[in-house]
Amino acid sequence: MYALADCNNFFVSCERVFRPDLEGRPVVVLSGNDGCVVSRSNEAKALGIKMGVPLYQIRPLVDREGVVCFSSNFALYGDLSDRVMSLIRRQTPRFEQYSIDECFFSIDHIPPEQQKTYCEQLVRDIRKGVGIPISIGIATSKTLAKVASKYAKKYPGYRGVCEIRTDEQRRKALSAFEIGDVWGIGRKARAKLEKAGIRTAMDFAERSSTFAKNLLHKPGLMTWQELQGQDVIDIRDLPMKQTITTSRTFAHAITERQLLEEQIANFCAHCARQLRMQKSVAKQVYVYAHTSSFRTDIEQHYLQELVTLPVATANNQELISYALGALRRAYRPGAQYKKAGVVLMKIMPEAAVVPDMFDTHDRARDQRLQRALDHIEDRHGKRAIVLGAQTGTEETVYKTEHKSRLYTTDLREVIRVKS
DNA sequence: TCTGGGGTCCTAGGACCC
DNA sequence: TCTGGGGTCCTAGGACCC
Repeated sequence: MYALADCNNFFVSCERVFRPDLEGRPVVVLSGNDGCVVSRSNEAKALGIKMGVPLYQIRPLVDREGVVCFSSNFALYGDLSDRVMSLIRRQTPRFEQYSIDECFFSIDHIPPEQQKTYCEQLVRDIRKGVGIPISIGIATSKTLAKVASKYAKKYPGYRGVCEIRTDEQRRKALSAFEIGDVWGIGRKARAKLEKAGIRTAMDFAERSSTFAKNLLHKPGLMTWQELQGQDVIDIRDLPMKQTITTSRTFAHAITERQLLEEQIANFCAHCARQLRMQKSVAKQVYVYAHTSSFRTDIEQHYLQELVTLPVATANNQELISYALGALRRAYRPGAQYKKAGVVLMKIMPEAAVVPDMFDTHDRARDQRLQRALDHIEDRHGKRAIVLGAQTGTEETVYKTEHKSRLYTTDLREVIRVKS
């Protein structure tokens, strides 16, 4: 049996850990630049606030109902996620983190008749120990476990845990479950299925496997099998990320090349830091920037440039110099760049680097310098030391008006919270 | 005026090989 | 006029996830 633990309204719940006065009130967390709603409390959902809606579109409702808004605070969410995950991880022989707020874990070491009570205790422990409410779904496949967790979340009577164990339970659960809410069925697949007269997960499960395969190909067939209770989807905990991205939408469009260069340098440094943290190197750097796709009154422009390095590296100076070279080649004067990003690709373990016979770099020296820079940043905080190319400050290009404090990751705040 | 960010997997089609 | 067949590898784009 699989268990799926899912944190309820995760980002909002994180904010509430340090603001218990917000229990029972409508709360939302916003995306970058305070643009869209990305997490909602149950009260906010009850007001009809939809996932992903731009804040400006619901401004009157927010003001009238006193909805509390937070800018996203990923340092906080990441830290609380680690606490939840480590509490679960230590209880189970098999554990796979799926996202910042979800994990699958095995409960086969618990006798079947005790599995539900066991998970109920886990829900209470995490609420008490970390302050985050979670829901757990139990079933023989990951997709069914996801279905079960949705029921656990929706109906308080389950006390946070729902299991799909018998075929009768499976049929009942799937019959009341909209097809578009099934894990793996997105917008396109949903439209196709509805056209074929399928409305619920059970409607889909009752069709043949050939039907699923023909209409939705391999991923659709796997979802179909999972709905029968077969365990076919493998969530691999990849040892390394295959691509690393940093991208931002700016509060106001950037036209000045210098400003854009500073941002690209920062994105690149951020990616490279993650690259080094997983002890890997990248052979390709992809740089892009584009105008706002929502603007119909200006000419759209999409800048993109892919650079392949002679030798894979994780060195900031080197990666940034290639990224800026790419940007300079593709930059168009006068374009109003609203969003930009850097992607590191062709990632491999640092031990697998193939040296270039004609390489003139003193790589050992570069690496010592990079280590020293990382060390300074670890000790003295983010941006304590940066390259000259990274001089741009975040305040000038982003908007975060509602950011909560770094309750758990900034030492001064930790002391403040504890006192 | 204002509209997020970071990933993975699959597939079709092209290039290339014999 | 009529122009093979089978394989691999790579890439771009689509779909999906949270």
